[in-house]
Amino acid sequence: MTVVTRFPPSPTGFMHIGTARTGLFNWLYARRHGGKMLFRIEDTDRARHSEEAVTAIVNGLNWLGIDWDGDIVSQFAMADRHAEIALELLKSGKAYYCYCSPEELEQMREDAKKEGRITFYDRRWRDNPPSAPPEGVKPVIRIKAPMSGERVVYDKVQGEVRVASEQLDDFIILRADGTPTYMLAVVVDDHDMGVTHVIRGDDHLNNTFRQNIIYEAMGWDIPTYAHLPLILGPDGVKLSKRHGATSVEEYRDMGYLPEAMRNYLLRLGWSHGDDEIIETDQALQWFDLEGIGQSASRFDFDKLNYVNAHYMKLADNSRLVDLVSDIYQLRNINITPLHRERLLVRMDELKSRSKTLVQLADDAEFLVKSIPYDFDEKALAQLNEDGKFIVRVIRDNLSGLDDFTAEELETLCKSTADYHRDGKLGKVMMPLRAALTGSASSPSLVHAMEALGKEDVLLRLDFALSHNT
RNA sequence: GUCCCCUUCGUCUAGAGGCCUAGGACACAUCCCUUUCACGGAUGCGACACGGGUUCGACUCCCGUAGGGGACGCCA
Repeated sequence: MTVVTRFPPSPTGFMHIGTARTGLFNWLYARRHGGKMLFRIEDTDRARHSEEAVTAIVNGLNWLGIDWDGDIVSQFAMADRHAEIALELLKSGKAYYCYCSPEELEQMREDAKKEGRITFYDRRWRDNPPSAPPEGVKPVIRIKAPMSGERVVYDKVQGEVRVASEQLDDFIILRADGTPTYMLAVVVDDHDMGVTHVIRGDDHLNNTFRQNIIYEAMGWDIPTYAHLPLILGPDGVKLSKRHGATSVEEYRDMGYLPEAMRNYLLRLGWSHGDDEIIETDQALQWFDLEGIGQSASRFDFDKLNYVNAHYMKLADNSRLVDLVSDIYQLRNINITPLHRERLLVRMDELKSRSKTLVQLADDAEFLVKSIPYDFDEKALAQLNEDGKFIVRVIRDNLSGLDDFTAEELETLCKSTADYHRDGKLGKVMMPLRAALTGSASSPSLVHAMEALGKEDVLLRLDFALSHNT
């Protein structure tokens, strides 16, 4: 039997990081077994449907490098088929019309709460209707849930999960307006689409009992289930907006690489021994349901940063130049071919120093900014009288350099330090760094100077020397 | 409130009764490297929620307690 998984997001306008992880797991599982992953939009509630929302999810998936098989299926488009099944269940006596008013239901709900029951519908229209159907009331269709015994779900992650039938009521499968509820729609679609493995969030575990009632009523095969524990915020509560970032596009904008995101998300809730760095190719060979943990995990930015730093070191330099250029574009810094060349030349060093693309952009910004630029407080402190003296000495000696190379520059700095500063190289480098970068920290200065070129270095030193500090 | 699930270092986790003096990774601390900030290297700190069983033996099995999470819609 070929494996068929599915990715069924609700069109909420963005892709939650938890949704992304679920998608990743479904994708890995399907690909690992040479199967398919289907993509279905859960828009039974058409009020929620919007094209922008679908686009946001597609973009998220594309960015993450996750693909799917076939077209994107709209659940709403299948409404007729869902109604047909509801009617079939009605005909076979496994479902029935219920004419309860919202007020009656509200009353039942209150009573149930008072008595501490999880279910509330009293099944008054199930077998012996209290009266003839009221005039002009459109009924809903409810399914007949078993009234005694125990229900059990076999879950690949949680094992056998049992619940007493009394905990399940006759839930609605078709609304009064003839549209299906989510509970009916998922089951019918999963069956029709040939889904063999349902890998989804833990929050659906309880629904599984209800869905299985429909499967059984229709005589359909129940899929294999795997319910993933949820992702919590760093403080242990459900990851939400107040934690800063919940959607994949936010992580992209914070400067994380998609391959790092995949690795991090994979390890959050799944393990393969002590392995931490697991590239996607490897994951495609290793991923299994057995490795999924049973408890909720917290999102940890430190670990994500570490993983991202790792993948940045592996990343192709010109790709990183592209990505970082996009960030500068957002900062209204115009990137010229000359800038790209400087970034590219220094990229080996740059990428080894940062944890995110945003950090890399900050770190390398001096390479692409133009005069006049600002000096931060620490830089200003370096450019005191003593500092400026050294900058001037270097500036005056620069013209005499045969080759404007890091080696030559370093030799010059060292001899300047020997002659003027007792051999203390830092006393030379710090003012020079402040003058050239406007800050007190930067990548290797002599290499940066070489990348900047003699002309630009001279201009910057003159600018710094003339700057009122 | 009721039901379901979960519980190993601060965090992510390894662990399928003796391999555990509980391993790895992130974070943290110290040291080394060093022109700054980083990177990197080394070392260190640090956990089986609690209480009962079962067993010759329990982190591993069972029960209870506590804590955390989730579900209880004509939402998905």
